[in-house]
Amino acid sequence: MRCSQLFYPTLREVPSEADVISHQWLLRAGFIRRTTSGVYTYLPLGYRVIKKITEIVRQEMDRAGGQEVMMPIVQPAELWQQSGRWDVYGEEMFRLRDRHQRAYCLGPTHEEIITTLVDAEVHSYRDLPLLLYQIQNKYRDEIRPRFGLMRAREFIMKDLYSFDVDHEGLQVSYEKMRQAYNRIFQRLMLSYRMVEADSGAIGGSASHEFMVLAETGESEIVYCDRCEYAANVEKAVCSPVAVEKAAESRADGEMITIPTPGLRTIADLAEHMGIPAHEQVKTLFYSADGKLVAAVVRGDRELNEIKLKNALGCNQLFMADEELVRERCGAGFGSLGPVGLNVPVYADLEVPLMPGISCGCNRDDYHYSQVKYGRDFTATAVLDLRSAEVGDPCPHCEGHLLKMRGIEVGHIFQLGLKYSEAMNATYLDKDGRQKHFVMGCYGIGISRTMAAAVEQNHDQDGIIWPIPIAPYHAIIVPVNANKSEQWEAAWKVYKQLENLGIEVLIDDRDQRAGVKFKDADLIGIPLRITIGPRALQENRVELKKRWESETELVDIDRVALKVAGIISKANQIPIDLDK
RNA sequence: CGGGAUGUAGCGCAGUUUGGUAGCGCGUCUGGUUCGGGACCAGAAGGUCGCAGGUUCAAAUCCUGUCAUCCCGACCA
Repeated sequence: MRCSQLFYPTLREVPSEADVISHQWLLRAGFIRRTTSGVYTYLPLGYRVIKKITEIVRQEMDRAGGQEVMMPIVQPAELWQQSGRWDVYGEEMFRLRDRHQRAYCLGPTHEEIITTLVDAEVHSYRDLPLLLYQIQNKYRDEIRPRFGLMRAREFIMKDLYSFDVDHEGLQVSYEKMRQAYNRIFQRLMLSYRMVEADSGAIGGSASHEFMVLAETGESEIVYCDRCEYAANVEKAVCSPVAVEKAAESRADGEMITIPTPGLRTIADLAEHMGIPAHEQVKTLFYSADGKLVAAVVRGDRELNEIKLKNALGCNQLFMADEELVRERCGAGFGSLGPVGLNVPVYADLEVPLMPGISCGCNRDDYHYSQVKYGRDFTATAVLDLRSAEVGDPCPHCEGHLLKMRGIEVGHIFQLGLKYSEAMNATYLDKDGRQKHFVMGCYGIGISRTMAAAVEQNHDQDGIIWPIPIAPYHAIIVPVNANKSEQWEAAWKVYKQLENLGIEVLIDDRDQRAGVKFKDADLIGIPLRITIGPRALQENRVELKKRWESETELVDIDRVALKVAGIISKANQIPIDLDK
């Protein structure tokens, strides 16, 4: 492809709409343009990357036994009413009506459609397992779309659904997908980590997320410094850590009341009363489906709302209104504690291990000290409620946890019977009995993966595409295309590369060399072949890898084969990646 | 949805306080000189100042409404 013919409007300045790295570079390099908030057009370069990612995903889904289908974006309300999600999904669903006032939505996901389809067409255990997938646009009306492609309202997703006869079958399908996902992210040449995840609203038991590692990631993950354990912070299991014995004066004896005028926060009490945060507790009030509950964690810990929500089994969980709390408990935020409360109390595992607790009195400006769990108060339940922190013991070995950030690009779930029961989707087993399908679902955000790849692979000059997903493998830059010997040499190499099946650009624009180099760096083409006058006299050209700073002089007749070698090595399909 | 901000040429911005013929840089077009990391000279095109009302002799500027976009938060695939 000649650069003069290629539609890639690059920008010299960062558009004001973007402030995350991937968004800025994708806009500047002419890969995408915004159409409206959270909705993007893919320009030729951007769409080529999308197609590269899509093709790798497709190959691995097929290899794992998946069959590709294409389901509708427009979905009737009835199906969602059947599954019960029409009302649960809420504002995030794009809804519309047709001319007859019938209700529809734009598909945010496809469990309802696929389950209905499979129920109608699959009747026997002989037809199972069945793995069906598609790659298409999804629609979610995010409260706040942001970060360009990272959190869009219209985005491209691969979603596969597995149907099995029983739970053992599901394990097999799940394992196939886990392996396929590992192969995919390795083939994409992204640095990633598979982590244990919360299965969230979709429900079901086991769940793993695939995180592309990047400082700018929205998700926080913990991993063990000794073993393979890694988990989303939302999910990470926290072993209780006992506090070393508290100061003598606060550990023993009866509970006492101390005046604490104006002291409202853990930090206030630590500073003015000399009570360290780990000898205090935080008592947080939540409204869980309208019911007031209290959650108690050690003063130096963070409450994990996801764990609390899962423990309560509620749909809606948010911080309670202060006025309501005052009415029920007799004090405002900052003076509350678990002693003598008339609301259910959920305590973290660490709370009973504390030798002496300081907490609010449920009376403004007073706190208790020397409180003991079991003597002065008890909880409705004691469970793991806090968020994991650096240095926590690993739940699986003697190691300790570390943290890093990642971008969630894939998520696999074991759904079990959730949808097959809701939609009453059944098959006949060997004994002629009707049974519900056991399902799994497996997603990869294709467009988000493109953004994540940029987030992970860029420098101050632009994008550095991993070879397997680069829009073009190589770019040929004649330093001065008006000099016929340079142009002829460039064209010769161009043709050689094309004949080897390399996707190659040739910068035939009437621009100065600096402009061509800047643009080549900006759009992130992995290999650049520069045809310059000095080297050309010795029948040599320069080969530069985008991810390295030095250039290499290569014989002009050898450069095509050399480039082909680098590319085929990067595109090698892994034989065995069972990780 | 709460809080904050911004809409002026393709992109980045100034001008708004104090109303008086719409500006700068980059990009684009023409001609010329250049040609190894975003060249230079000369000329040119391009904006009903987000939209709708209002005040005024006069509105980018003041007032009211509205739409859009972005950031923080809450929410969440």
